[in-house]
Amino acid sequence: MKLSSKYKHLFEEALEKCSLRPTKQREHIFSLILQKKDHPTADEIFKRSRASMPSISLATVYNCLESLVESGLIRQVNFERESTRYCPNLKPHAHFLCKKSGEVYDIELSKPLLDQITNALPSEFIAEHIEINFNGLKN
Amino acid sequence: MKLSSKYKHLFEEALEKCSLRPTKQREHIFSLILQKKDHPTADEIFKRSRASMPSISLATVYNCLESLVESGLIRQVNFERESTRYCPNLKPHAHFLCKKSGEVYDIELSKPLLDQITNALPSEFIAEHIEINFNGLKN
DNA sequence: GTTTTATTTAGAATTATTCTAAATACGCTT
DNA sequence: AAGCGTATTTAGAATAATTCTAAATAAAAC
Repeated sequence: MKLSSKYKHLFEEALEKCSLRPTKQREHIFSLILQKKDHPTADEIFKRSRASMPSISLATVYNCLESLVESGLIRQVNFERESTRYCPNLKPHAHFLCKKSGEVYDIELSKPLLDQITNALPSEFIAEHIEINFNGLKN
Repeated sequence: MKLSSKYKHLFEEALEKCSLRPTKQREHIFSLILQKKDHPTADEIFKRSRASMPSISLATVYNCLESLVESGLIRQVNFERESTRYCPNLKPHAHFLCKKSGEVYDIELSKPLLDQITNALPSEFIAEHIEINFNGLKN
């Protein structure tokens, strides 16, 4: 579970910008999320982490995920009342949750479409963040 | 807390379609949500309900809200990890959560724009539901 | 009206997440 | 490299929102 030097730099700089320290645990969790490009919950990440870092605690997993989100290295995905999931894809995109399999898929959105969506907001609204979530069935 | 005859019909038919019974509690909660067109949480609805129906329980509020959502009379709105909110506006629209005031606003979306968003899905995805949530600041 | 079935109710249980306070690690200064 | 201040980790307790359970009640069908 080590970051390639490319991601190592990204990792250190992103944390630096938020005055957060590049700890073993944060790196470990970041590398786990990058490795398997799915949308794990905190608890899944906790379980995966323990394989290679048995001493890590669940609270640390939550703390690290929070730091990684804050520094922009990963993003959160929320579906209804389910556990928060985490996503390493930083390109703007939407998510699709398949009701049958429970799996989450990234849905690419073109820049012009995203701009159109943001422009649907009346001018008194300043958006910091958009979340677009579909759910249904995938064949 | 009574429904106008127009809504009373809507209410009864919508529940009927799902083989759900039009109970006092369901009607009461539906009327409360229609009355004050905001985006209350289950707990807020519970508090409001007790003013005119002191015997209602929180579990019933949850049950009724579930039935009303199921029958399509109201919809759910989820922002990050916050409590689920409920919305009486059934026209397709997005939501905006103001970070400062905590208030939620309906954002109208044109039909063509919504179609474009749905069309962004590759054909193997069959969407049942889209949720579009902004957050940021409102002046 | 009686029976069947759905709903309500209060309280307990569950789940995801956050908090707390002590122990440890980081990174800077010397 | 030793010491120091601050950030982070840790385990476990605490919290918040929601769901579950089982008995009591209400609605609909007969």
